[in-house]
Amino acid sequence: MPDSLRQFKASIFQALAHPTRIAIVELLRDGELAAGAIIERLGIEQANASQHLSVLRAKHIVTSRKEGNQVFYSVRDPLLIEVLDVMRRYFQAHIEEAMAMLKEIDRSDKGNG
Amino acid sequence: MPDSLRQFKASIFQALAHPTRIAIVELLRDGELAAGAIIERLGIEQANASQHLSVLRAKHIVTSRKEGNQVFYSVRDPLLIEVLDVMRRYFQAHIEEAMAMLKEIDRSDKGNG
DNA sequence: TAAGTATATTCGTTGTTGCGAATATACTTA
DNA sequence: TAAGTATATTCGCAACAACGAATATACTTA
Repeated sequence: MPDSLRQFKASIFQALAHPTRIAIVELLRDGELAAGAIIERLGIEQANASQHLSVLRAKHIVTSRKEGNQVFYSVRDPLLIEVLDVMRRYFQAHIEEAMAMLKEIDRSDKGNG
Repeated sequence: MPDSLRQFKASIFQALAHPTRIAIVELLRDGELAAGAIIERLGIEQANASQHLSVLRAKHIVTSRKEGNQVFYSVRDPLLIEVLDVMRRYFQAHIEEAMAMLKEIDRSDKGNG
């Protein structure tokens, strides 16, 4: 496999490698939503949401459609939803470890805080 | 979906978000390999390989088995191979854009170098 | 035990990412 | 045109990731 393809895959994973961006993709799973709705549902800063959307747009993971004042986002290709679904199965298969890992993450959060 | 699950998914994507680590997982696709063999096939620094393997181990993406002097690595769960396969289909479906993105990556590499 | 081989870890540097605050842009309605 | 609403971009900073050089650990063989 050419390195360029690996680079491409890596860049997509990179784009998905953030809880907020995963949350966005999953919010959009059942159809488009305006940026404002995403912000409201996730309860995050406007600028922050916009930055994450910008990352997803740059990788063509989402597409946007402007309507008047608003910008509606949707997931471009259901294959990515499929990726997330496989990940969910992965999670379920290893739920115990996952729990342990999460505890670990949590602990180091507190440790540094 | 709880945020903890998203955090877990994100951490797995993060671990896969590097061309070298993708290369390692794909090398291991057909069975285990010693660290030395991975290094040789990828032509990278020993320390660098070891660091990447360490990331994959930490997320339980690979398991290792010590035999004498050597450490053999293998992919723990074929579901992750499946994820990479879906990504390949994704790549094929959007090959033109992917090419454009790769050119972009290449251009900015040169621009900064 | 000493030298050799395979692998892992630590260290310092450099580049990247994520955040909120501030600001900019684009559209709408008065 | 001015004020208002929705979204995007820029900036400065703190945290993190990646690299190679150096070093450490673990095993093997002489």
